Amino acid sequence: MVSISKNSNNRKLSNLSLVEWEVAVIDLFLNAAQSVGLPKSLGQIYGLLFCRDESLSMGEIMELLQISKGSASQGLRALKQLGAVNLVFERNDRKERFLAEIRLRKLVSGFIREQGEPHLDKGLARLKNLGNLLSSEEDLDSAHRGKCKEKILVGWHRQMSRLLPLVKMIVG
Amino acid sequence: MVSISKNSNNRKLSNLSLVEWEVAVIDLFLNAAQSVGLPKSLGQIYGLLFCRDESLSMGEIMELLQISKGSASQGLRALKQLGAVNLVFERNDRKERFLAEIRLRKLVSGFIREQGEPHLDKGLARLKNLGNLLSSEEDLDSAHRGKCKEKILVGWHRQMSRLLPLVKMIVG
DNA sequence: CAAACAGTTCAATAAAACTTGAACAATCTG
DNA sequence: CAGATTGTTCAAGTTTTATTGAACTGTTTG
Repeated sequence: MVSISKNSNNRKLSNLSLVEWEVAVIDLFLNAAQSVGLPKSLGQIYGLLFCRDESLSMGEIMELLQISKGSASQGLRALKQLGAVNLVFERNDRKERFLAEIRLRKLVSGFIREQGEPHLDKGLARLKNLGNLLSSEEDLDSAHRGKCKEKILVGWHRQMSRLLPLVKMIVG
Repeated sequence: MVSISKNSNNRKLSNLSLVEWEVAVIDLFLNAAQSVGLPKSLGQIYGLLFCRDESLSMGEIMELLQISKGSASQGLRALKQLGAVNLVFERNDRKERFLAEIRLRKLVSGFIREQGEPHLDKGLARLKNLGNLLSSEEDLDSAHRGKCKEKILVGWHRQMSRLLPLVKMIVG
């Protein structure tokens, strides 16, 4: 049952529609998300929260963006992991509400932590595996060539590993 | 007609198969390509060239990786645009041959040029559009909120624009 | 406790991205 | 010039990825 009295905390049951510029901002974030390899819905949700000064619940997000429960739930989870949203709890309200984290430093470091570092770790694992393969390579020429290439890859890996913390500093 | 005599320039018609460590390196690049949002085949092709000291033709690449003509052609074109391969021409041979560019600086700056900068440009265009929308927003509160958000976005855009050249420097 | 509510999960579906291969254009070769 | 060679293009097919919505768990409330 949807009752007025239930709308407890006097929240303006307000902006359940988007204005033109908000649509543009949401679309901007949708595209930005895709640019960096994140799902569209994640960008949309963040974009919506970015537009608003008041926190939104999952239900409001679904309504405003016309997306499914599943997308909203998963998108919000990913945004939490990235540290791109902050949770707001209100007394007498079971729902969790969300606010966009707008400090670029936080956004970038979350992205690096969740996307950059795992890839670097995976790369390191693969390099170790490569080392094993090379130590059991029979053909001496091939083994030598392989070791040269391995050195290059290790060097690249080191440079990339150093780059990420630097990016955090620069943006922060 | 495939003739031996046609194999003009005495090239060892050699390594038309992959050794174990090469497979591992190719797979490593396949994954790396996906990590940064590039097609798999592009990573495979680069990985193969990275392994080899001698240049390869498109035909050899297709044969070694078991990929189609279309993939090879498109992948090589993308690699050229990224500056990730160097072309080698040999006299008495119509085919173009390819060598991997292994200077990280070149690879990174090509990637930034082809992937990073276009996205920033697109973002700037969208920001301009947002500015227009805001100047015709009727609701004063909404307009004010929009302008605050716009300022934030413009700041982010500036920071990101400054970051890319810095990354080039750091890696170079 | 029954009903309403908040939120998660996941199999099925839809959408996006990649790959293929046949048709094509251009160049070389005898 | 006819046929072989090299490479491009793009519509159709395949694979991958994202989204949906129904079923589920756990709370709260009257």
